[in-house]
Amino acid sequence: MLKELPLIETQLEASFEKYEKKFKALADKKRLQIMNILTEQGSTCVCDLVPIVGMPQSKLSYHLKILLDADIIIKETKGTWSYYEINMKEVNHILSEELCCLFKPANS
Amino acid sequence: MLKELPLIETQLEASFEKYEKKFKALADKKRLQIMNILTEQGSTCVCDLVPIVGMPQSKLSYHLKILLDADIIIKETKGTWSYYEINMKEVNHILSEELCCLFKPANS
DNA sequence: CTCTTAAATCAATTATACTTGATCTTATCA
DNA sequence: TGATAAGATCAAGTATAATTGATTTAAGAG
Repeated sequence: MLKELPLIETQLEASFEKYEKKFKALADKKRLQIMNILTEQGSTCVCDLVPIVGMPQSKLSYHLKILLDADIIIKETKGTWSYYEINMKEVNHILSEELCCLFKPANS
Repeated sequence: MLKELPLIETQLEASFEKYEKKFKALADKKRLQIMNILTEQGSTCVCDLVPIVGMPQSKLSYHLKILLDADIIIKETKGTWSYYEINMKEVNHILSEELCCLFKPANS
């Protein structure tokens, strides 16, 4: 029989797991670079992203999926193109204003 | 000869590396639990932390070091005891107010 | 239907990170 | 000085994550 935790503890555990996933997604400089580019460029398709970030397409897809699964970016498919953009609402919920600035162009 | 990047790019790269390290430190539910306990209890020594977090001492030391190296917690040694506490200033610089609440007791 | 292009997925490799138990270091106290 | 207790570190094993190149899927265009 499993030990039952008080509600407050199970809620906390669930929060920790949720944020673990989000922080894992953020814990990679290449993904931070992708986020920075998406914030500067707005919605961008993968084929345009490849030359900008300078990584092979399969690698980029891999990192985009991690950000997408963590709800940090949003995907919109148009025909054979996939457009990705920052999920600003979510990012603002997680990061400080100071840090959100990292993902905004200097002149904004 | 190395390609020279514009200053703005090298600065961004440096930022990405800095935050990669901090997010990596945050990207683990056990470390989030440790942070939560430290925030609730305030400065706490390792020997008191062991039974609370329920992990072997060497494992706890390992995770505390990762948080310490990322400047997310602060260490103070008193004799043979090591007291750790949250570096609230740093945490507030990184995380949203909403998220900082995760690390505060419900009644504060 | 066939060809092309965009993008996702797969399998195999490589690289990091975490866990474990033992050992080492240092401070305190008898 | 010798014993003890706190906590850091180490080495070996295990588990995850990232990289790579090839393959697959699906949407046009002709």
